[in-house]
Amino acid sequence: MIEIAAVTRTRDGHEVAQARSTTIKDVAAAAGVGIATVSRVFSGTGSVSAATRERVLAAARELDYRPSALGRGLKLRRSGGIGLIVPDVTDPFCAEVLAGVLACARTLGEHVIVDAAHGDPAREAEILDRLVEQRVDGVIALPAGEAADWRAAARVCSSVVFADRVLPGLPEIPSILADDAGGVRSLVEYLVGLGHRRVGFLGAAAPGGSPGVRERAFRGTLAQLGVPLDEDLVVAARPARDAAYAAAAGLLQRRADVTAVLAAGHLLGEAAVLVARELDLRVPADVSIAMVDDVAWAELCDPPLTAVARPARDIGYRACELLLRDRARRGRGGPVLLPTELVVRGSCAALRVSRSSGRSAGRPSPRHGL
Amino acid sequence: MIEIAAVTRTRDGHEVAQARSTTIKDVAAAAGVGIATVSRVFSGTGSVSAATRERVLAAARELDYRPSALGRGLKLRRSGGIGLIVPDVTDPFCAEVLAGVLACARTLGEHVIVDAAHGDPAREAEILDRLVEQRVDGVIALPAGEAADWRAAARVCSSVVFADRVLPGLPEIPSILADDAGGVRSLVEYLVGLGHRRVGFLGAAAPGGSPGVRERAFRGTLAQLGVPLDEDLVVAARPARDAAYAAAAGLLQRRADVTAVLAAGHLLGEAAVLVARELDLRVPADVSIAMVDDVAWAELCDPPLTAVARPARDIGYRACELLLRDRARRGRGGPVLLPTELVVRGSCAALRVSRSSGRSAGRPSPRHGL
DNA sequence: GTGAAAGCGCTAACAT
DNA sequence: ATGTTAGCGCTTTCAC
Repeated sequence: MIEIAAVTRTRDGHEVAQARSTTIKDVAAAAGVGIATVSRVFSGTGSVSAATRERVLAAARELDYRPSALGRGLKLRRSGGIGLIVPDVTDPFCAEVLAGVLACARTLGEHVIVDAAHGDPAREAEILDRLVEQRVDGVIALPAGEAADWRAAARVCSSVVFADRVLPGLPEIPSILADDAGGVRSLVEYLVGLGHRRVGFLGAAAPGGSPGVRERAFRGTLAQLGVPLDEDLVVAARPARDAAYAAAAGLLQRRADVTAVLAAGHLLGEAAVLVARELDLRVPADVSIAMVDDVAWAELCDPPLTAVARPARDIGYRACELLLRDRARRGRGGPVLLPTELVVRGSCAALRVSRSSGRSAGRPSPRHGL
Repeated sequence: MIEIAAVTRTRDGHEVAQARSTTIKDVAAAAGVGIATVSRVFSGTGSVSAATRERVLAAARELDYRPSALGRGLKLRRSGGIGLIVPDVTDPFCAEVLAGVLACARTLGEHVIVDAAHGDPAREAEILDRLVEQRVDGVIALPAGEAADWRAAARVCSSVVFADRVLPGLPEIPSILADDAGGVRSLVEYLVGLGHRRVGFLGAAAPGGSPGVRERAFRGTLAQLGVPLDEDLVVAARPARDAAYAAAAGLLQRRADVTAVLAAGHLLGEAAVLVARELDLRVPADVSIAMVDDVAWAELCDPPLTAVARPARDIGYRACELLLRDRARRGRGGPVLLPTELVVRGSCAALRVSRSSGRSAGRPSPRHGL
């Protein structure tokens, strides 16, 4: 039942009925009990006789009563929800993390406030601020920048868990990560095993400008395998489509002698595929391409792309679990590393000593035609 | 400043410091003013002298004060957030809608609670319930089912706007839709214009089993163009990868004579591409493929897929706008239709009378080899 | 087992 | 311009 508390007339002469939603008080009155009893029934605390419980439930149903999370939250000083900050919800990896968080939050009865920072530290801080105002029970983030903000946040209010990536200088914040180094290593080993020696690396430019785990793993594995590395085979791009494309084009045009490209992310992989097509390079006959992140289109590509699958959904799920369930265990033993998996498809071929299309192993011949 | 209110020892002997966060009261005391003044400073209501405002702000900064949305929400009887219910956050279309909603909500200072119903009406109702408990200012949904739940929700609490799709029998709920009928029509006209006469239709099975806008548009346009339609060229699949694949395989194997496939969604398009590859059908030489929804991989495909782009982000943005900004204008004039755009790429070819690979125009020859 | 009462942190009259 | 006060809807002692 809806009770009309007031009918106000707005400026444009439109009538608006303001329905006061039924409260615990109404239910108590209707059931002939005290409000405490109603509270006990709905919050599951304390004990109520089966008879009264039934009466209360009936009254509540009759009045269409919904307990207000606002009232409860104020009393309990927590909202019953968590916050998730990602760079971009339309990124398939982020979306998968979100799905994992949602799945876990659901089992724990929490809701999830999501927002996208788009790599902007200021925006990220803003979102974080708002989440604190909302008194979320915790926040999960794929952080973009500004360790200071996060340090403050972790101190002042709720708990924080990083997912997929960490910020330098914040070891006290627990994190769930994919074993990116392992993933890149397996990719490099695979390519080198196929005979490739001049492998281009398309990496993401870290905010700080430091190499990043993936690049370090690339260099490290190559060194370990005794493959010398030309410095200009390593390229870093901002995490945006245009930048990725530019980086891929630059690499493949400048170094016509690369026989394989390792893209350290799906955006970079996409760029590599597009550029190769534009330059009329056959994959894998002319260049082999492999990437980190086994997104949906990897299989739709022609040829399907070899990739390292990172457990995005698990990352989200476990981050949420860590945040809400294992509060005690948190922070012990450093970041949690989840394994990756090499998915071999058709985009990488064994290197033959001499190949067609003029891409001989000798000196680089600059390419044109983009 | 953080004040330690209590130090409790948990069962596992772990000490936990409970910091009582600073409230409006603390700030008032520190600034030597009444709490109402502090409230006025932070809520922007009423008037405060510049001097006191400064004092308050300074005190707040000193104490690291964050206004509690819980307290404010209780008083205002609204949370300052909205809910978004999608079938699946990892679906690129849904993700894009979400991005649009986030963008708009941000400009209006609202946060967004997201959840995925996975096409399950019961789950959807559950989520809706929770959102009502949270006292969200409104709900945007890509609804799955159960008109009754939605009718109740729209009545009892906050306002509802449907996005991308509607539920039969709920004309009173405003909606923002893509012009799917127009999109399908342009696709059919394009294919028929290329000379195709036996066009297969891969559609989504509607919950109710009714044809759906896309299928009706398909049939209608064909009829309008005077192209007869074999009933078994029209296939409906549940919105899941396996079902889509099965449907596509069934269609292409059963009807070796189809010269073009219109996939009414990106999942179905994906299935068509995969099945065509599995059956060794060259695209577009043997079959032309076109789909609704211009997702990212359409361009990465080889050949790139012709598709109808639907303005997912706009849909989200405008749904949010309609929900929060244009409350008054809402519901007038029925659903808002946003235009689609045909993006022609390389996956459809003009039909020649006789083609290679034994796919003659004559009687269907059952295919094998999946 | 149940009720009365005291807040949780905030805003909005209403006074001054 | 600013302080006082009364709740918003709920949980939780504390009596009974």
